[in-house]
Amino acid sequence: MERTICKFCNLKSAAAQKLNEEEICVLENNCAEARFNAGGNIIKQDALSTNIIYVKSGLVKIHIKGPIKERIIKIVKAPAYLCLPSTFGDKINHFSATALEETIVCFIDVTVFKKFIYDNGDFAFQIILDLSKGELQNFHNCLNNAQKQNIGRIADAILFFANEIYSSNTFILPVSRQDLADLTGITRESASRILTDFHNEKILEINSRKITILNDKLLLQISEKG
Amino acid sequence: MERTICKFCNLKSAAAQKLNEEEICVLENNCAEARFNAGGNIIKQDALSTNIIYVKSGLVKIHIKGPIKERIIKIVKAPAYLCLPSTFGDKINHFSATALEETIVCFIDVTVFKKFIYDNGDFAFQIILDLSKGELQNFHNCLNNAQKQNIGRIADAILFFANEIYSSNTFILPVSRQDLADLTGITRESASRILTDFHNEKILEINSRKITILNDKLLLQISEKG
DNA sequence: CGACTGCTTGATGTTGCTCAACGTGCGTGG
DNA sequence: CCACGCACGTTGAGCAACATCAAGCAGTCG
Repeated sequence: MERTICKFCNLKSAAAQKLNEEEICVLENNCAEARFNAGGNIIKQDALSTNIIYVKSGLVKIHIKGPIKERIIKIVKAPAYLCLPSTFGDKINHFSATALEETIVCFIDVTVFKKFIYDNGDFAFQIILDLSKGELQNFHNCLNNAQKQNIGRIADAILFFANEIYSSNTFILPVSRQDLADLTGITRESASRILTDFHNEKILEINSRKITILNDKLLLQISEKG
Repeated sequence: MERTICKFCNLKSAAAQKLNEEEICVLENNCAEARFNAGGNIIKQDALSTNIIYVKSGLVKIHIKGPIKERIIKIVKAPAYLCLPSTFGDKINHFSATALEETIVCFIDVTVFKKFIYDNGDFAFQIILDLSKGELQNFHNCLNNAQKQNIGRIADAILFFANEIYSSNTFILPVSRQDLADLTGITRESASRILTDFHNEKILEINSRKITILNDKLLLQISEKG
């Protein structure tokens, strides 16, 4: 396992910041850093999960191969832990994770991680906070996807990228149309159609993957109305 | 706050079983038991959440009033903690909980609960396990609901009640058709239609809310095929 | 240059929602 | 006690939203 210098890492998670000097030292000895290019496969569904994964920088999609078709559960931006649930809930990964841009992750030994939870209450509580917030977000995702029609979901997704990921009204979409469809649970064709509709109605400016929001109020309205 | 006798409670959660004698004593002094009839409102969306809730016995539905219509997130069977995420992730309840049958719950003071997490690693780890498993289940719910068509979702729901809740091929549906629709994300009319279809095709025997599964293989097949 | 991938667009069929009507059981108030 | 409103359940008809199928286009790579 590659030796890293967690102690001086300035991209520590909220939880890791609660570790004391000795624990950080243990972490350093049980942690390996890896770099992925866009499209790189970080974890694979149905493989054994033996490590906790911490996304230090970059952008990752979490996706599941369902019985019918691929589904993107969510887009995760650094910093964040991946597959905590998978590791603790089950020994097998229930989903895949793929880098959408240049991404750096740390693989952390699960027994070490467990020991931190047992020994360091602050650390444990941060992890619980993290899981809790994640679950609340999942709830709302489910709600949105379940009740909105296609146009609202696409509007949602665009707003998500603009507000949560890039904090800008202009950005390069980090995913293909197919991915956008898998993320919103619609077909590639529908996604494409809705984007050109938005373009025609002067809500978006679209140049292949470059997107500029022209009418954010209307977009928000579409997202909310469903 | 009503004085209860947690020490001799034989319905303790996996986490609570990790508490030592002294902690149990603290728990007793910061915990109130309440009984709800079917239809009783345990927690209400948008109210302040000041307590952890532990479902000791009974059956509960977790539901959200969405922008468009009501949605049932999940059905929870005792024993289980409710709204851990709500309490830690935010101070306001993001959902309501309603009893579906006679249900007993314990309201536990959140600061006491937090203290257990800080002081008792075993306890914290059990809670993390719980949250993790919950999140995995949510993922699969999302998947199922997103990709299946109505008939598959209803089949799913029936199998869920038969396998997870009642462990029997014959049971009394604890929810109305409207609830069944809200649970699967379809309309009341569609739910009703599909049930009568199942009845006509001799997959189910239906007497108002009493359901008997006649052809479980076919039902499973419908559920899987979507 | 051909094969391939990602994207777009149009035509067609299906699913499931909406609306509307009607039956039933239950509780409330006159 | 009956009349009434109200929630729940069932059924049918029409329509809108989407998926599917099919074809074509641009860019890329071997």
